[in-house]
Amino acid sequence: MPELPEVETIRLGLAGKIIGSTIRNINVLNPKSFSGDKKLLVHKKVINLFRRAKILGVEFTHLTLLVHLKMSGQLIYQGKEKFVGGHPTRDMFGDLPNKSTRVIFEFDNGGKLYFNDQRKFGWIKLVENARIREQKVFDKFGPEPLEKEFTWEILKRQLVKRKNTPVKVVLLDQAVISGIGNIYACEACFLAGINPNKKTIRLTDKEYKKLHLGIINSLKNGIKYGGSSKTHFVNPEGKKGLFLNYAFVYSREKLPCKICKTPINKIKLGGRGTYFCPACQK
DNA sequence: TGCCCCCTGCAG
DNA sequence: CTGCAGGGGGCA
Repeated sequence: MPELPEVETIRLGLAGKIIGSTIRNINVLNPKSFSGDKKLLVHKKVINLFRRAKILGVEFTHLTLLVHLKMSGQLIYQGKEKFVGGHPTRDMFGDLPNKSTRVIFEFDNGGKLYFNDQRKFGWIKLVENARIREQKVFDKFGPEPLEKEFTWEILKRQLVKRKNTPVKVVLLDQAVISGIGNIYACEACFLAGINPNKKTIRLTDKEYKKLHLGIINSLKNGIKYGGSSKTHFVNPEGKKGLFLNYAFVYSREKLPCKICKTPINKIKLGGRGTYFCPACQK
């Protein structure tokens, strides 16, 4: 799924649509996609949206919905308006609900939020706000890379915890750093000029500084272009993100490097497809 | 720290 | 048909 930039794209897109709206009903089409007592949310008003790692939080008074989209989750909002610019809304979204729709949130104002998830890996959990602290829901996550407290020294300190593991594999570990997934891990290594297979113990301080900037820049670009849509990802308006048009390596096997024209390599690291330029990344 | 697995569907 | 896909929990 959805990595940090995609979840952030959803948060930003959804905020103006559902903050202040009140839940009328929740229709759970796939029981495994939703846990908690949905009746507790009826007549509750959305007061805030936040993101931690790749989890989206929808806050109500005393209660929060935690949403993880995993590989194929989507959150698409349809307002009450049947027509936008003279065209039926289904032209924008495809017919909704569709065969991947797992949960439908209906609001008092007639708006509907569809949780689609083809592969059914995603989940929505209703938790009490007090329990988020008590149950330490977020404790396992490492630092947020777009917070200003995230320095290259912190990056180094975190990565070296797994010193004999390829740097790209460590970047995917949410306990080390939050929010980076397969696309942005590849892109960050490219921007830093680091071979993704290099062990973290072998990185110099200079390389850690470049990797620190590479992480921040790739994530910020992901947000700037509305996320990556290789297959499933769409924003709350049902539209695809454009980041992959600007990616240097991800999903570009055998295509020429945008910098040096060398064909991009694809290897497998930690079981995941990994793309890099063998000339630019040492 | 490395598999297997949870699922569905698409490309090769 | 096999392999692969923005994730990550559980298990040896």
